[in-house]
Amino acid sequence: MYDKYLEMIELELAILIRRITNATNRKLIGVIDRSAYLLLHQIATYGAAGVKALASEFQLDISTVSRQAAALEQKGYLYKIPDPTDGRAYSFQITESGLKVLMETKQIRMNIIEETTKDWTPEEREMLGKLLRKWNQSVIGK
Amino acid sequence: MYDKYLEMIELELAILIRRITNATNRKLIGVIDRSAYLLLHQIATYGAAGVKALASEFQLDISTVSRQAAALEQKGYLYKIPDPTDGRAYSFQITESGLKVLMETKQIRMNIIEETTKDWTPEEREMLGKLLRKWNQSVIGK
DNA sequence: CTATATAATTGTATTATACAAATATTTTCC
DNA sequence: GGAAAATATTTGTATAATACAATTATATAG
Repeated sequence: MYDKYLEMIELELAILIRRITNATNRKLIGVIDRSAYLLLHQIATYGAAGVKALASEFQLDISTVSRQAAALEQKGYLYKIPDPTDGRAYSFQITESGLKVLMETKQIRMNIIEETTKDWTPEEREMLGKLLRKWNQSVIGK
Repeated sequence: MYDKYLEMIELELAILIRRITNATNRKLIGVIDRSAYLLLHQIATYGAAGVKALASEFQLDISTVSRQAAALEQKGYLYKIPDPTDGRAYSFQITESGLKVLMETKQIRMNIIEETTKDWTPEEREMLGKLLRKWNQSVIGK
């Protein structure tokens, strides 16, 4: 299957990724960086989890997530809950303060998206949202 | 303007970025990494350019691009052309070998996209390509 | 109960990045 | 025309996110 839109998706994804990673890698949006945002978002959405599960979800090394979670715990955005059935294991839950910065950050991000798409029709925004979701679901398991 | 699709775009973009950066940051696709791919792509598409212009295009620090370009020169994918009108300035042009690895890498990326969207209709691929392009154009100048 | 497996943390190295300093050259302007 | 300022690039240094390896503490298997 050749399809000129494959080529378009390839190029535009590359550009999108470059721009967004440049805008969010080093710099903070709100008071937290991208990895912190995703960690808080994951826990806020799916509940408390241990570093192993989080690392698996994010496809990061456990040690990486361990440090990220420890940093967020240090800042008071997460707290550690010992697993009652396994003395080695902990899960991280989000705090009130963590939820607050997550919401603030989400709002800032949504404002950026609103600004970027301010000349779009509602249908275009809807299509982009749905196609990105479909893309992410199509990728699952890869 | 509140729009539930803003929220959907926000979340799905975050997931997309996390997945793609994890898949391309550290690891190579083909024989070059993401930053090398973008640099070669830029030069192949728009012609020879100096580090200042490239850094501006990528919104990276000049020193960062200088090192990236030097690394690609070292590997034989780029070569340096002194600016005849300015003894301080150089531009980088892509070599045959650079073009070859760029094409190979692009093909690998397109194969991944083809695989990811194998159950999509042609119209969905077209819409995603066009909306990503529109997004990237909407972002210009931000 | 000992050996092995596992959850998490900590040590170490690498890499992409930014900012600052250095170098070489060009432009400005008196 | 020459000194001062500006500019293009490279190189030095620091930081942060990451992976892999080693360690620690606990659990499970045989």
